Amino acid sequence: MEEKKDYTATQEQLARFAKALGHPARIAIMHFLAKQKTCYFGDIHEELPIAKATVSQHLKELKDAGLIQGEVETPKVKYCINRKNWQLACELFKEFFGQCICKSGECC
Amino acid sequence: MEEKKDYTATQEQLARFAKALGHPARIAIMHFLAKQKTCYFGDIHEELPIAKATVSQHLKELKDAGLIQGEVETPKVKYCINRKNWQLACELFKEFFGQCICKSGECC
DNA sequence: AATATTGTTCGTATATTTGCAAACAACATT
DNA sequence: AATGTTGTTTGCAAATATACGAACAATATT
Repeated sequence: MEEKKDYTATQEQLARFAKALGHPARIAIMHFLAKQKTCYFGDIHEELPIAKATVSQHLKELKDAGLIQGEVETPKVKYCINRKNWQLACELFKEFFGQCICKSGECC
Repeated sequence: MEEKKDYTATQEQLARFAKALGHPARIAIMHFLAKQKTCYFGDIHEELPIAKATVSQHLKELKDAGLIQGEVETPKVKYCINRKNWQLACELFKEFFGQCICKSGECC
């Protein structure tokens, strides 16, 4: 009977970030947010070819993954990147891609 | 009536890669493959806490996304990273994370 | 020709994702 | 108190994703 390793916390975290980024609308949102300090829901909605309910849903997923944060400024809602986790994601992906022996030309 | 932009090809490609990486098993597979030139299905299966049918399925998704490639060496199957697309993914993610004004400390 | 080895594919079950319209919530304005 | 503005939440439908065992395919060995 083999020993079946579980996934590491880092693998789980990386997968979580990747999953959150696994939709063009969410990539577009992050892309848009990355370019500015903050912006409102309406601005984001205008950028996307989908209904506001769907935009709200995608924002919720990004928020749940920790990549963005929202703040109510009645009657609007202001969104921005969660800097700390963005940094973390950046580092995790960098490390992930950096580990390949491709770097030394030995890959495949 | 607002103009609803479609997603760019880069956003679609990035989302596709991210989606493929959006599961801990697939992160683990890439992690494992990145450490060696090549390896067989059985080696990958041993590393994971899931049934072989499921491993095969995850490998297919990574292959469809272009991140890995497989080659039959009867009776085994040899997998390795698709170097060209790995490079592409690496660059796209690097650019994606590099664009944030976080860099200049203005974020949020 | 029966058996063993290595993976893939099929069939199935369950859960999650995606998308929208309609209803709702909170507040400001009329 | 009715209306308008800005987003969220709900309810629903369709499509995907995840996981497994069983059946299968291809070849090698007995």
